[in-house]
Amino acid sequence: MALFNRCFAHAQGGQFILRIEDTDQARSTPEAEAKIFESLRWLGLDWDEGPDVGGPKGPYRQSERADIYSGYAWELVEKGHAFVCYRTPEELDSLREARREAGQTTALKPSDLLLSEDEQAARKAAGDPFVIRMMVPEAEGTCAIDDMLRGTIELEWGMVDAQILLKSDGLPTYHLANVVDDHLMEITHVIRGEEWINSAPKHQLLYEYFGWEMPVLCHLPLLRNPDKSKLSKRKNPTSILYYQRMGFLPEAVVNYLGRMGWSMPDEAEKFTLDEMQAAFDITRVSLGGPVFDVEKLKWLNGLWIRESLSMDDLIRRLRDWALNRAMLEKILPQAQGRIEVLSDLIPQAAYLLAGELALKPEAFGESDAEREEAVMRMQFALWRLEAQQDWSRDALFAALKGLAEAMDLKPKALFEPLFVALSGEKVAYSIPDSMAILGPDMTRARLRHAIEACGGVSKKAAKRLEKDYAALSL
RNA sequence: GUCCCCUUCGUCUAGUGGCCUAGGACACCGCCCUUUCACGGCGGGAACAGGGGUUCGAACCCCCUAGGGGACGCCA
Repeated sequence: MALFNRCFAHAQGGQFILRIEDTDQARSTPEAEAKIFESLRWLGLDWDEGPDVGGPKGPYRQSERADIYSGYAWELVEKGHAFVCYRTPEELDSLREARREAGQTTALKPSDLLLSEDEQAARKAAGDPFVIRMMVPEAEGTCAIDDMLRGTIELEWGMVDAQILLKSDGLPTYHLANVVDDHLMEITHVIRGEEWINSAPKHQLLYEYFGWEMPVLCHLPLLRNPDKSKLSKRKNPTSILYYQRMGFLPEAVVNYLGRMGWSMPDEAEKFTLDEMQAAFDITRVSLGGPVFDVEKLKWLNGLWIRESLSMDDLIRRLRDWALNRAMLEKILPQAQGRIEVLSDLIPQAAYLLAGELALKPEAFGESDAEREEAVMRMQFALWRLEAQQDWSRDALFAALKGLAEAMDLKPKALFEPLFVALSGEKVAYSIPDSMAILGPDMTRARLRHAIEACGGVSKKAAKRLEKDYAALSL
């Protein structure tokens, strides 16, 4: 399943436990979780809570089981498989720098991090923050990892650093949480993205330290952008809900995703989830990273529309998508004061239901300098919006007004390019209202598209923009 | 930079030593159908990254090179 970067198979009774894991508090919000469940529901992937096998549930800090991880971390300290480290971030930087200059890897080993006994005691007495790190082999040699699809992979121990298991805030890192959770939930197969191959030795080591049975590992290729880099939201809409808003059928999306890195034994292009399940064989996964091709997705979606939907079905789909009373109730307050005849409505509001808009760079300004300025405003707005949880009209207005003030701009000046980005025209319904109707995924996608249409942001420019953005007092 | 993974048409893929003068799909081009467009039908161009082995025989096995990607965080 390419939706999430990891899923964990629980083989008992042929059932799967899909665990969506995020130990990082900043990102593990109820909203983010709700979005994932909404995506799953839309795709028609059923799930239930499953059996409680003792593993943790819910966001880590809220969980009454949150402290189990520190217990496991200290257990390793007692066994001599982990140690308490008082090193500061600054010290770590210079240690890495020193290793780099010496031509070594930047992987910090226990011996690099070791403080004198006096220093260790002094920092402890001072109540300095500390982390718990795992012990790792320092001698040369390799670690053999067995992968279901790739056979045995040999990784050098030299690349494996004394990984932090418990952060100074007391929360576990992914590495610890992953191993503990998998064990407690009796996970038998770990299926995750190939970006994890390099940390497999750490995980294997932890299983050994704890004396637990190691699950079977399987690393899948990563979905790519057209330029072959790892699929990113900057170059491709990655939110499932965007495809919903765009008017793709869930069957077609599931079908297409199923074709990424996998094929039916008879090479069928069109198939249902059930058909895929019946024929599924993980060894048919191909290892080259597939490029996500929206054109083919569209073709497949069209195929589903014309072959598998009756007229009644189509009407129902259209109604569920956007042609319904609820949508009219959102649009009409804007439209009523702006139309003279009823037929004005459709052309006026078309941008609220459209997919991708055809934009010309000239729409954002005559000169390069003007367009650059527009790109900056759109990029800042995009970043601000990516942090936005409350997607109501008023909250959006407040957020954008705050941004304009921080940028020392009149709201009107900030909104100017946004009108074009969202509607393709210089005039439209108000920006916050339009955004509220378009929804978060479509709004962000339109902004990204507009930035690209203006020539995009070079890597260098992005760095400068990021710095400027961080300097704003938001 | 170091380590790891990967490499069949532009893209998704079939292919697991002889069935391969490499098959299908998207996209593209042409023709047909058609009052237009789309759909549909027919046809076309288009690939085994390169070089060495192993073998009677290699897209498939081994080695080297190149290219792409990923990882090198108190993110996951």
